[in-house]
Amino acid sequence: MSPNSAATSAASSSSSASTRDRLVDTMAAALCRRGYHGVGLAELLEQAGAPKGVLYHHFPGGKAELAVAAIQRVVERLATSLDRVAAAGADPVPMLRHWMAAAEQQLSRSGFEHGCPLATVALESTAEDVALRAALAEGFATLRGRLATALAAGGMAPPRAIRLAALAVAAYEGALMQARVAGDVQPMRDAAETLLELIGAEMPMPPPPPPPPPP
Amino acid sequence: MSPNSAATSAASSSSSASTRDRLVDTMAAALCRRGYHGVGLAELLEQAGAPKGVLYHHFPGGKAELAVAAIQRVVERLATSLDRVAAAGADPVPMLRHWMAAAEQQLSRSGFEHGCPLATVALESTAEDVALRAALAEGFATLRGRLATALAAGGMAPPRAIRLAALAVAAYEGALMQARVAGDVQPMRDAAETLLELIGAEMPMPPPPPPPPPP
DNA sequence: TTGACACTAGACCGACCGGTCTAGAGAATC
DNA sequence: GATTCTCTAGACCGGTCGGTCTAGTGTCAA
Repeated sequence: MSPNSAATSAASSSSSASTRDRLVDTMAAALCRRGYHGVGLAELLEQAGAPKGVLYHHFPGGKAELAVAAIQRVVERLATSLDRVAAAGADPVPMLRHWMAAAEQQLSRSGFEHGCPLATVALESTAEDVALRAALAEGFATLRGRLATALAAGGMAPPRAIRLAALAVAAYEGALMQARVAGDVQPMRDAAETLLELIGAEMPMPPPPPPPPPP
Repeated sequence: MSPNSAATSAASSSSSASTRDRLVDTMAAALCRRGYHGVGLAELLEQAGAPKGVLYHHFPGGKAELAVAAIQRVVERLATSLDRVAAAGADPVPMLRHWMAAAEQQLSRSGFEHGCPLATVALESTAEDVALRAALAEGFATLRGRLATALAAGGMAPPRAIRLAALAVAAYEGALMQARVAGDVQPMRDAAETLLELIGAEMPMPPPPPPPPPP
């Protein structure tokens, strides 16, 4: 009945979906803050208000399977939100600026705890975590792809858009990480503004130059 | 007597320094591949060929203190190597290119296991890991500083050099991360080349345009 | 020779980890 | 009402974790 969500494994029952969803959301939030190894199942289940049996009922693969589902959900949401903005015909540079600024805000508001869940898990994963890495690689590729599409829609040549998108995602992740450990948004702001400036200079039709300075 | 290394806590004895050094080096290597939580002390000590007592003799703070020492050593080495290149008067863009290419090679040669130890630990750390985060933040700042100095030595205006250095370090870390989980150097290559191109375009005196293509 | 000291060595510990197992609640089907 | 199935519930488990503790070894100085 509900139109969105539940893109995972068909909509079976209705009451169970909520518990399952809660687990996925709780895991996603936990990954942002503590990473894969940093989250204990006990803590996670307590936050989700669920006993252990439930986890292994919905995710026979255990913690790893739940983490994959959480990553997929995060990517899905991000892609949807980027699509929506792009469909509204927004210029890519302000869109990028908004994205970076939102991440920066989330970071500082959370006391420099809330980072990107993809990045956190990515650096903890080893080559043996096949499913995890596949989900992450696909997630990053999706992100780069959406950004490249937006840049191309803004008039940039597609091959160039692809490479600039790769730079943008890389800079985003790296900058967020540095700001987090430093407990200071400056490293992120420096990197983000420089990036946006460089991309803006390459757009065929730059929008009315800079946004009005804050009061 | 030996000119370099041992910047840590004065050179006390000679025989012990080797065990201590071995521990630090082993930890540094392990952090590159498995991250902080991913390394078990048992595995680490076995690789270093040392029993447990040794660790807590040299590092009363345990695993965390050893990790801090490892991070400091990595940063120290990297800074020294950047300084050496800079002192030789090398142009900053080729220098950056070499740095990126070396990381890329190390990554692919290791079967996409060997990443940046700073990044790995950074994303696993929480706000409670004060010493760890301080060491990381200082490490990243050192890196950005050295890069900014190199860019400024190449003729770039210092404020601009600082911001471009922030972008470069961020892109480096983010790109390396994506390449690692993807098991493919392409995301890194795209980001790195685009970055270098953009920086090169800003240098006042671009060196004889591109290096000769490989045979 | 002896004592002090720095370092090595590894047995041992409690806590916590992810994961399994059995029992039961509730709705749907016959 | 009995049966079956999905989902909830949490006690329980072995393994591993980082960390502590005591004993021993070598090398100095006195």
